[in-house]
Amino acid sequence: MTTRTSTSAAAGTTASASERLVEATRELLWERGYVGTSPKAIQQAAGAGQGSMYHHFTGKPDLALAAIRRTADELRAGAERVLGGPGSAYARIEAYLLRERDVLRGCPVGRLTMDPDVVVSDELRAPVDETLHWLRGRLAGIVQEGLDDGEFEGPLSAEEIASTVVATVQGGYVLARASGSPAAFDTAVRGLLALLSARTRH
Amino acid sequence: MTTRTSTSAAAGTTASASERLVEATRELLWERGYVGTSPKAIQQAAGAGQGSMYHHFTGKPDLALAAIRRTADELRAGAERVLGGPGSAYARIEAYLLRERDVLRGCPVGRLTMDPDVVVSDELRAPVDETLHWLRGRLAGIVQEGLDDGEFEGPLSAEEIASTVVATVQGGYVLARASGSPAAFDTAVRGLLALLSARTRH
DNA sequence: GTCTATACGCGGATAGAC
DNA sequence: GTCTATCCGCGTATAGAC
Repeated sequence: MTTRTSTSAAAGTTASASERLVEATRELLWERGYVGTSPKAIQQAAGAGQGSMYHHFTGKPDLALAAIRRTADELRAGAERVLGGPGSAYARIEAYLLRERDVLRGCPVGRLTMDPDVVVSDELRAPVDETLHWLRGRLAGIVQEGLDDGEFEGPLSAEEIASTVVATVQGGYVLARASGSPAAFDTAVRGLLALLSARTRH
Repeated sequence: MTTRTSTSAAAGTTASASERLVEATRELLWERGYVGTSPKAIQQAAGAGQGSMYHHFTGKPDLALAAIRRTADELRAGAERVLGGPGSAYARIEAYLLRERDVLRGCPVGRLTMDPDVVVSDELRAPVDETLHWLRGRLAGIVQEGLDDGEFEGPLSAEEIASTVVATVQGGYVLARASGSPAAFDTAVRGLLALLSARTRH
């Protein structure tokens, strides 16, 4: 929102302090969650002082909200790039599931649902809910296309399949992080794809 | 491990202090995670003083380990009660998925994978990993039975399907907590069941 | 076994100078 | 806009008395 909105990822020197604070917060929220992230840690990561942080934001919740909103926006944009691409319904869902991911880091949005202070706050939870809700709807639309085109063999509920797809991804992260290896994520995804392709006319 | 191991759930007056501390820790870890749980909060919930806690345990990680181990054991026992029951392979998997759950509280074991201090510690992560690993193996065995009996139509990988089942459950919690309602969990589970039953000979 | 005292830095800010 | 000072309770123990 300030001059020179250079989209530099790192908390380098070219971005404004407010910008660096938001980016640092995004990173820390992803890594350690809301409860595990302190203002001091944010300031250090951003290379900003207390005064700076409290000048731009009213406090930790305010800054976290800005960070969560941006992360949510990015997630939607990234998913749309895959889901809005070319190909059959199955192909797009497969592309979404097989997309490159930083599996061991988990989902920067989904992980927030395990944060007690986030779930309890309607403001902080809202962007999380909206994002997952949007994703389910977007996938449901694609499944419905597949159903309408006769690509998928019914009876199948588009809403249900869409939720299963999102849940498998979110749960895949849990399995991967538990074992310390991305393999479990891939295994879960392949299982879902096997089940889904069995109902697909190729 | 002390006299009178009364299995009273609440941190009532009959259990030993060490027992109450473990139970209180289990509850808090479930509710707020490891990072969000302080020794002081545990002591208050357990009705025990500092001295008592540090007499029985060397510190927060030690107490958390005892709590996590017990929760992991209980989860396995509970799952086994359903999975070891009677019925076809599909019926047992369905029973596991439709089992009554405190959906909005999430999985007391899976949620720990989002705790930065837990994932980083091999000791604390081990029981989490073992539990999820056991669960996947147990389900894979059942799927394999179904495959061998011709109940499920192959080709299907038992390991993959098992991972998808566990991932859907874990991800279902994420969806439910994001929306603040258990409905999303149920929707995801129904989607998986629909996909699975389509490959089942009834 | 449990209690009380003490410690020291962090969490999460507010106030006012520059 | 940013810096430094100051605040107060919490997080996470340790020490020693009872």
